[in-house]
Amino acid sequence: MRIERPKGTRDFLPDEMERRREIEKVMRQIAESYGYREISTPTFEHLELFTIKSGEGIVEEIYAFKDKGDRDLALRPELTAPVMRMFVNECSVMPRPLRFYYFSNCFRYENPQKGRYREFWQFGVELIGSGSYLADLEVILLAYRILKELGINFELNIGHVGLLRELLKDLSEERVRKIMRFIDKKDFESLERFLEENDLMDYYDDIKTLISMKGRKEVIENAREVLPDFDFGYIESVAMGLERLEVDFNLDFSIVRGLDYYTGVVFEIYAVEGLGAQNQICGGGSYRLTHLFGGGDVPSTGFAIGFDRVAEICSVKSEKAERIVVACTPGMELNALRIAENLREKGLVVYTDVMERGLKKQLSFANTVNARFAVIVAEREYEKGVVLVKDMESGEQREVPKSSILEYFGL
RNA sequence: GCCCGGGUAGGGUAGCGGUCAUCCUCUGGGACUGUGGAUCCCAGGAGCCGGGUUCGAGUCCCGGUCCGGGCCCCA
Repeated sequence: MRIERPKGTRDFLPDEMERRREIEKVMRQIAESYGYREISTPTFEHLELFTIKSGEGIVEEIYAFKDKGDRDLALRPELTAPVMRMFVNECSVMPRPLRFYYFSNCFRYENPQKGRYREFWQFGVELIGSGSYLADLEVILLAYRILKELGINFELNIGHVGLLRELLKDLSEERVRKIMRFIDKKDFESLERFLEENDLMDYYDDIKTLISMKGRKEVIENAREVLPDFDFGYIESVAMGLERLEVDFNLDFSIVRGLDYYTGVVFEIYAVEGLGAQNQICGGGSYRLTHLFGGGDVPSTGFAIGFDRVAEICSVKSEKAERIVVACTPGMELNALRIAENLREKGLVVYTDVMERGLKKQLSFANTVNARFAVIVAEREYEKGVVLVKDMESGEQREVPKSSILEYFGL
């Protein structure tokens, strides 16, 4: 009986893994160049960690289960909450700011689509401890640099949830949340209906004005007219900083990121082509979560990149190491192995025959693995102290003394 | 949870009610036993699962499942 992969999961073959590792390497290197260091948290956590900020509703969308001790656990659906939990548990007295990055698989019980899987990978960073605009600037810049380096065609949109919160400050938290939800979904009909039903149409024009603003710094001036008392200094500083750093972006005050815990600048990055409906490849912003997990009120900023989506549209290709096949005639296997070992020690990728096949088949195999050279350890020549080195591209073959094989390969 | 389209060897395909199946690729072996990529030969391997219609089903119908796409959702 044949066992299939569970729905929404994937197998990665060597070619694809090489590509993914290559992309991962770029992300790591850039994050590290900004001083971020890798962390790792458990694959599963107490379910409560994820319901505490998002409500019981999300249990439907995550892999939740009871263990044999009757504990409620869940496979992590994201990393921000676990990282904050870790911070509160063991890093709260470390010198700030803290710069962490992670690359981990996450799990969500959702219907798979293009760029959406039940097991997927996120690469993200958290910059913990700063409430300055400089933190937002750094994090946005980092996300931007990574995607640029990977050659992705994308759009960066930046908003600030403070604006809408200021505009709606006299409404109940419940109503604010609902309105934000509609805005996040860009469901303006429902928004209008909701405002009408709740006798809140006074807000309609201002909301509409705010969320339809898109562009560079100048939209801040327009927003000021709607919210004369709001302090735009912060978002203005971020926008100016990004312009100075030559980061392309749009301000878009309709970005509210659905989540209640975002407090300031929020941003989303969309792929311009190649991903269909699931084209968001990165999301982030400033938030305050630590108090929910028993810590103090620590401002943080972070983002998460949808690794699989990026991998799907990213064109980097892996550089393959040069391969060598050491083939031999019958009886020469162990001599061939010793030669192979010497080459491997010097860092070459060396294949030897484990099928006890004839020389012909061994060379044929060298061909299928795309070997650059074949070293032929043949009995008659070996007795004379030489082996044969064949260039698999030109077909040229020459005798090389056993003792100088390494030199022959420039090692 | 919902809607649409799919599912034939490892990969890509043909047949679309009637001798359990086409071709390509692939894998293994071979064409004087010490030499690759060409050619040729041989071998291997398949109609997602379950039910129904029918004398007879990859081929029609229903359910499930998985894939793709779109909703919902997206912490």
